[in-house]
Amino acid sequence: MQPKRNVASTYRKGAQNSEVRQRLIEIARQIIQEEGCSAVTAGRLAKEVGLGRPTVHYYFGTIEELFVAVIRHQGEEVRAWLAEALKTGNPLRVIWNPSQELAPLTFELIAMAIRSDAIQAETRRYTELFRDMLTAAIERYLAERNVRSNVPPVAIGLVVQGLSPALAGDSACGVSVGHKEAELLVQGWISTFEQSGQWPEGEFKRDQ
Amino acid sequence: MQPKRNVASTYRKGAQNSEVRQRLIEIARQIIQEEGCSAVTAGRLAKEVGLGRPTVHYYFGTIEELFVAVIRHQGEEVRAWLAEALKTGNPLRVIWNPSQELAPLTFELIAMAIRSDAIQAETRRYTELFRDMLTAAIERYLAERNVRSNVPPVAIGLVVQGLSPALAGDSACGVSVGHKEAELLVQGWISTFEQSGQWPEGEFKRDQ
DNA sequence: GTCTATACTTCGATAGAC
DNA sequence: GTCTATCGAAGTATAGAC
Repeated sequence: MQPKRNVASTYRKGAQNSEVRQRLIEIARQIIQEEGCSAVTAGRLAKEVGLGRPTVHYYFGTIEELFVAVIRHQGEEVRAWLAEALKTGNPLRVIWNPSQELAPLTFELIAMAIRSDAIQAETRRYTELFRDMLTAAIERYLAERNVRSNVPPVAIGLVVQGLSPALAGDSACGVSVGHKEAELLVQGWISTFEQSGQWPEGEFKRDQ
Repeated sequence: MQPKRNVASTYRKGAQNSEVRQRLIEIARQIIQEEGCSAVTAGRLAKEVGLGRPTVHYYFGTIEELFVAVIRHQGEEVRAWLAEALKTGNPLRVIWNPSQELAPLTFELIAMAIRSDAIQAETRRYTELFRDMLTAAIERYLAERNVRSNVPPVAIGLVVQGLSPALAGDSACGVSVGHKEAELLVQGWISTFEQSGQWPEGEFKRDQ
């Protein structure tokens, strides 16, 4: 599928703040989400934006650079949303969102990040940033209530932050066995956490 | 990246039990694991196996069919291993394996399963099978000890089965923040489960 | 900043000989 | 069961005109 993978040309490059550049990034993200990253090609993007194929290379050099730009774009968007969402209330309710809406994009990016150093570096930056933001929010939440958690906040955050996409990916693959039960379980943990600041206390409600 | 996607030819097809067919499946799995599914092309496979490119199409028709065959192959291998591993001891210890060894293959397959109906159908079959096997093993484990769990076994299994690849994917992307803490947390749950059959009781050991 | 033109490679898939 | 030959199309990327 890789016809020829030349080294990035440093011949010339479009401005970072170009409007076309921004549009290309947005379109690329949408294609990744809806059709997967292998559908992101210079030709497709050019057609979508109504310009010539070489224009894409003019702005990004290689397709991989475009992917990095997409991750940065997406990352900054999530960062802004997260910073706002974590300001008040229980941070775990903010993170716990096993909807499959963003699962396609998420899993495509992870798969790419596992293979490409450049993409991994960018993904990693944001993953660590979001984890730190969440951990700090949990610590703040506990401090405001004068509670010392029995479990390190980072572990609490990671469990919720990890289970959320796990269930979402499952759903996106058409699997739903045990989801209702698992969601009730996590909901129970979160409720308990809200009441006592402890984790987990398993206030799990059987039958609905 | 998709030159032309013809419908599967029904012209002729190689035998299911052919040796070449098996080798192609093995090689394809390895390429997916090491370089991702976009590196799986008829040309690459043919070179690897020392035959002509059309041979691949002779056996599988389309590349997608090859992917389905890879999933079936991998699925049967895991099924056999799992059936053996779940025979004795704590099933959760069998499932809990946040090593990043198989993360590349796992995430590639999930990403593909989200988009392709044929691949999704095959992936789903095995995902549900493994979940059922695990649930049954947990129920058996509890029954042998005459314990009734406070949480449905399927929820316990799903949490452990979900967190395992979540952490593995994280590691494969170079992220390790909070992993030690989260792993200790899960280990604590599993230990508690072994002692009381209840879940979770959070016997979490702080500081190593 | 964007285009045309072009070079070169690879792809998936089929037909039909051997 | 495997091959050669071939079709048609798409891919990345560059050079240089405008």
